[in-house]
This record gives sequence, C-alpha cells and structure tokens, in this order.
Amino acid sequence: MKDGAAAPGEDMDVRSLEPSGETGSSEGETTWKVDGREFLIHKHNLHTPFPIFSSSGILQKETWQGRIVYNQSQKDILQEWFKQNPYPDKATRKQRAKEIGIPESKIQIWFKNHRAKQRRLQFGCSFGKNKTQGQHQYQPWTQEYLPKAARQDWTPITRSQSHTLVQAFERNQFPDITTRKKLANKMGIQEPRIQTWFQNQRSLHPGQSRSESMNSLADGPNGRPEKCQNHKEQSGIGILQLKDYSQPHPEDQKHQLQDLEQVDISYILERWDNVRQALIAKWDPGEGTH
DNA sequence: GCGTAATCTAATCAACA
DNA sequence: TGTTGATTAGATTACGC
Repeated sequence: MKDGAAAPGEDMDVRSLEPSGETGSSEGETTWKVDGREFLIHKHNLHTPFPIFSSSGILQKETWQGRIVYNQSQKDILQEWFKQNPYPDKATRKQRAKEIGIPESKIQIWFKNHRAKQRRLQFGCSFGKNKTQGQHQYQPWTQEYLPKAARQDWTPITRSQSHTLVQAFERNQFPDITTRKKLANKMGIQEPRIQTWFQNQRSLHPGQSRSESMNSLADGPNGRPEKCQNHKEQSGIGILQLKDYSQPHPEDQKHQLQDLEQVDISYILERWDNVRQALIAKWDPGEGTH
C-alpha cells in the first residue's frame, strides 16, 4: 500500500480535502495539492464538471474496480482447487469463496483467467487466434472436467425490477461498478447478476457503443474520448482524468459521485470548480466556462 | 514491462412462463 | 417454444508490483 493511498474499495475522507495552492510545472500542466498529495491537472482535462481521480487519487471507484491482489496462500489454495476441478459449479464456488474470503464472482473470474493462462502455456500465444476452432477443443485437462451446462441459482427478474433495469439500460448500456452496485442494492439482486443482465441486453439490443456511452464532454482531440491508459506514466501522482467510459451524461456522473458513500460530494465539486475556473482563466482566458 | 484481475463480445445452454 | 439468465471462450484493458 502506498502512503496516502486508499485501499481498494476503501474511501478516503474527502472532507479533509484542502486545495493548498498550485505549483507550477510544464506549460499546460499544473498540480493541485490536496491533503498532502499532488494531483496533476492537464490543460485538456479542464472541461469536465466532475473530477475523476486516478487510482492513486481519491475517488477511485469509477470505471475500473480496484483490483484484488491475492496473497500467496490464496493463490496456492486456488491453484490446488483448480487442479481438482477447473470448472467448479456454483455451489462449489460459493463454498470455496467462504473458505478463503473472496466473493464467488471473483472466484469465477480467477478460474476463467487461470484456464486461459493454462491454455496459453500449453498451446502458446497463437492459441485462440483461430476462432473457427471449437470452443472446448483444446482443453488441456481431461474430459471429465469439461464445463457442465449447469445453471444453478436462476435469478428471476420481476417486472418492476426489469423496468428499473431497462431504464438504466436506456441511460447507459455500460454501467460502471458503482452504478451496478447501486442497482444491485436498490433491487436486492447481486451485482454480478446485474452485470450479466446488461451483457445479455447488449447482445439482444446492440446499439449504443461503449464509446457512445461516454461523456460527451470528454471528447479527445479526435472528437472521441481519450482512452484511460495513462496510469503507467503517473507513478505516484494523481491525474484528474477527463474520460470515464461509462459516464453517458454529466448528470448521471454527478449522481454516481453522490452515491459514493461517506463522501461529501458537494464539497469536492465546489473545490474542483474553483480550481477549474482558475485554470481556465489562466490557460484559456477567452474561453470561459462550459 | 510483465502478470493478471476485470471487462468486453459472441456463442451457447438451460430454466422458466 | 420463445424468452432470458447463466456460463463459457477469446480478446482486450488497465492495475499492481
């Protein structure tokens, strides 16, 4: 854990957020000192009304869910279970999840990624390039473990729940983890089921692309939103990111920020707007606000 | 930079009305 | 039997070390 960084899924107390002045850097860049840490602000990041911090910053819970880092003992256990059965059914996954304190959906993801890894190891990187090959043709494990077609825990979705989901889908076909969790809590359905529902709906109703769901304010130089792939260069400094895949509309984004528990979002928005206005005046005096 | 958790689409299966 | 929730693979993205 880096100093000052929140643990995955853990919110910092933004009430202590206190912009303490800018420090100059290169042209079109400045840093915003917040609570002892520095956040880099790029000139082209100023036209979003809602600051989105990188994972090294404050509001991590945006598009990318903070990833779990399994410890060695958890990995050992998972690998041992994988040897026993690379396709555990839902009941088994739930049981395993309880035993090592990892959500069942994460167990499922781990097994899926591990199967892919095993295939790569066995067949090399070229494996999977030819999609005409049968889906289960190259399993490195024995036939007895081929995936069962068991669909346990069928989740009936009521009419009112469906209505809520459809409304959410119409607003945004690519809800982020925060939105999915909010929906899950609201409807009493597990978040992975929400995710599955949206995936199935996107298959049934292809229309809005992922990029179309992005905030129009977040358009990059080519009229398309910037891809969020600069984290590797950030190394310890937060960036107020302009883009977020799954924010279709500023109002939705505001609602999502408001949903961040324990966060006085009006405070951070107020501060952000002050900084933004000051920087726009500095960098684009003639442009004014958006 | 690499390993890998998380996410996507597409195909398919199977429970349910 | 059609609809729809669940699961899979492969590809890809992005985070942590």
